[in-house]
Amino acid sequence: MALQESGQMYLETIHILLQKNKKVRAIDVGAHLGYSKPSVSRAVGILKSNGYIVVDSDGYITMTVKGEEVASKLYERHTVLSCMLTALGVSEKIAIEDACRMEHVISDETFDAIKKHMIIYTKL
Amino acid sequence: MALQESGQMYLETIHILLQKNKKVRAIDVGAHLGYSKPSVSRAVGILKSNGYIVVDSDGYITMTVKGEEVASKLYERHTVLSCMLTALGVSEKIAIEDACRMEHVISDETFDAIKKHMIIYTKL
DNA sequence: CAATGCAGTTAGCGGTTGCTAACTATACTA
DNA sequence: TAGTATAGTTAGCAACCGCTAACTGCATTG
Repeated sequence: MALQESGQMYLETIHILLQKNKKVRAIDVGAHLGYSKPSVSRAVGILKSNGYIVVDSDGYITMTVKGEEVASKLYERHTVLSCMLTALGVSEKIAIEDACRMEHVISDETFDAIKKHMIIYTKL
Repeated sequence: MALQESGQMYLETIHILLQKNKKVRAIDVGAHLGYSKPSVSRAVGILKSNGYIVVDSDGYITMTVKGEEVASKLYERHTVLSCMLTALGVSEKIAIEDACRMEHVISDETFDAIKKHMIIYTKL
């Protein structure tokens, strides 16, 4: 029932696209991730049937509260992690790529520790 | 041709077991990872046919140079990452679990940056 | 109005990686 | 020697997640 890593990526992408585009359809998600239409179609179906998103009759996607909770948590992880990596001297491109993979595999405990450290660090 | 994440885990486990047990067979790898015999059997076959390990007629596993290069690199990542996490205040159990997943997804650039930071940090 | 294009779906393939069931082969043991 | 335990393999299942091919349905356009 919990989302797989791929489902998390789709959800986070929808979150990002909703923030800057307002209107988001499956095709936009696919374009952003570089995936084919059928791959997105299936993933969107799963996110919908698990109550993370709502798709209206015109194909426009919106987040449920449950979806938004997961997506914003992931996005925060992404932000903090890429910020940490660039602070350590990693190039922005690589920092974003690595943060993208790390955000799905670390525990809450680890993320909280990193976040706390970054808050202290950036206050200096 | 490059190892999947699962293959990396098997290889790293063999490396760890070789260090403390000398003699390592597939069954030991399975016991350490909590995997069934057939799962290990296939994985060992793949590692063998890709030239990462050698399996003698008694089933004992040794590393090739190629295998040792990959395994020791992974193990170094594991060590440095879990060290970093415990330094940030993460409990040892969680630090090890998370390091185990992180080690497979970060780039060389990111690892080098973390390692450099840890060297400086631990010198203070 | 017919043709074209765009979004989405369905069907099915292929690779990865876990599993169980059931087998072989070897070795210890009663 | 017959029985049992151990290690490994083979066959095949299931879930995940990418893909292409081919379809539907709708809208725009010549």
